[in-house]
Amino acid sequence: MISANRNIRRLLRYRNSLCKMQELGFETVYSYNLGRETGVSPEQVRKDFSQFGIKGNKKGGYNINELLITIREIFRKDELQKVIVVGVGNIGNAILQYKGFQKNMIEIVASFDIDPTKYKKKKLPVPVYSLDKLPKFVVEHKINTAIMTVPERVAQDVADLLIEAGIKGIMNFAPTVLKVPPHIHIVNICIGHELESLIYHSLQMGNNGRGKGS
Amino acid sequence: MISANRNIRRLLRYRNSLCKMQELGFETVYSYNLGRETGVSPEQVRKDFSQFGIKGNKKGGYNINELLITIREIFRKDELQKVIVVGVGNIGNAILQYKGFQKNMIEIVASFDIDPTKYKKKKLPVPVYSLDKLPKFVVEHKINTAIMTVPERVAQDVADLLIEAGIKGIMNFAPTVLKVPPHIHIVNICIGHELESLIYHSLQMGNNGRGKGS
DNA sequence: AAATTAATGTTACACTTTTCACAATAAAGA
DNA sequence: TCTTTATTGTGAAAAGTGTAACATTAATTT
Ligand SMILES: NC(=O)c1ccc[n+]([C@@H]2O[C@H](COP(=O)([O-])OP(=O)(O)OC[C@H]3O[C@@H](n4cnc5c(N)ncnc54)[C@H](O)[C@@H]3O)[C@@H](O)[C@H]2O)c1
Ligand SMILES: NC(=O)c1ccc[n+]([C@@H]2O[C@H](COP(=O)([O-])OP(=O)(O)OC[C@H]3O[C@@H](n4cnc5c(N)ncnc54)[C@H](O)[C@@H]3O)[C@@H](O)[C@H]2O)c1
Repeated sequence: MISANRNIRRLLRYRNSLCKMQELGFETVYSYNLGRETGVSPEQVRKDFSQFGIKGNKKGGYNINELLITIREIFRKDELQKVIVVGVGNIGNAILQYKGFQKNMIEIVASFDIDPTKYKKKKLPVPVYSLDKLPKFVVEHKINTAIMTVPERVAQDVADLLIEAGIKGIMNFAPTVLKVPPHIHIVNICIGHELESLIYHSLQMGNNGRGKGS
Repeated sequence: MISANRNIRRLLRYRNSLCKMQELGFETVYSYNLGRETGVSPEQVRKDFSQFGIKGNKKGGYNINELLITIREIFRKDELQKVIVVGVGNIGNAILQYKGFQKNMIEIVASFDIDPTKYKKKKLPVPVYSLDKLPKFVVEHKINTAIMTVPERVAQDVADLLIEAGIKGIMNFAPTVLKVPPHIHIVNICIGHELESLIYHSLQMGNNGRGKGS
């Protein structure tokens, strides 16, 4: 069985590049092409493909179309994947407005907020419901995944609510480590921490533009 | 010298928890407290502190106040760190509205966009300038770091422009691997990929709630 | 048809990160 | 004061991840 975490992310990067290449009319790609485009070593590219059972041709490289089909199969892109957003504030809004998910068979089907003033928002592509509609909605629409963009203070409570409702995966934007049962998947998007980490590393090497070259 | 990447992220997580503990009136913390709160093993906590030269007391644990001071020193929080945002769309807007950065000595001082209709936005806490004001602004205000929230299509060009202007670190929200010189730091925030990865992992284990326990 | 070539596929190695085990030690208790 | 105890601090083992070397093979050339 496939180990799968870093490779999964890389696979998604490959897919992006492969789509662009396909749009440009290319039919095949070599591991070093794809590596260059995605910042990955050619060996790693081959190894990743090998791990997912993707075969290339000994001299002609990989067929882009086949690659894309296989990658889509790996990600179960045969069926639309439904997601909800909880917390329609700054980030929640931004995500609801974003059109890019559909391309990858992901659809945000509803959003939820505790603040009644949000329910009437007409500019949004999906309705905003009150929180107490959430459990029924999740069950009826068989939702597995939620994007959680609520204030830090309530993040754990909202997560508990989501899990109670049957959600299996949560994308959490609050800078909190959620305590959840082991079968629940969490992805933390910590914009603040990423930014601080970036600033730290930039400061580390000063302004003289001499990073560890190698 | 400190190696520093994973540890840096964990340090930021520790800081979050430590702040909360301090607000609650605690004065000391044990590695296993902090570990529990941040989802890190106690050994890892101790090792991280040890690596950054932080000492605890053989029975009494660590002093929270000292810890916080040291962590702030590591991140050079003596001076305000100035950041710009490029691309005032959905995400750019959300970030500009966010009040949480100041607490950690980060200030977004200006934003830039190619679309003139954005320049008059009055609801924003910082001005939106035209792109051609960027190079001068970056030099005059000694900006090192930029948050880049522009469409994928233009991401590489905008990154080139930023680097040309003297930016050393870029937080990139476009799902593209930027090609940059080795002394430039990039953090990619790939919301789409994170979401797909989350869905993948949730699907992998089916709906029966039996993750690899251990 | 044989040799060469240009790629893939894989095995072994190196590095990084985490976990484990336990030594060290300061505080608390006897 | 001596012993116990609870916790830190760290060196060694293990696991995970990426790199490098090379064996393999199908196409191309001679
Ligand atoms: N905006 C940013 O740039 C940014 C940066 C870093 C981190 N974050 C984090 O992302 C999260 C969201 O940030 P934001 O700026 O969008 O916040 P926001 O305050 O704009 O939005 C939060 C939304 O959640 C809703 N809400 C509050 N309590 C709720 C509950 N119990 N159930 C459901 N909805 C509830 C609010 O009504 C509001 O609409 C926060 O945790 C924040 O720390 C945001
Ligand atoms: N919104 C989301 O939830 C989301 C999710 C995943 C990825 N992303 C990525 O984040 C990025 C931003 O997304 P968004 O939804 O905010 O997009 P958006 O279209 O709302 O905003 C982009 C902004 O960039 C500006 N812009 C365009 N070209 C520019 C240039 N050359 N220089 C400066 N500014 C320029 C536009 O005028 C616009 O204001 C995109 O790359 C997108 O793929 C967004």
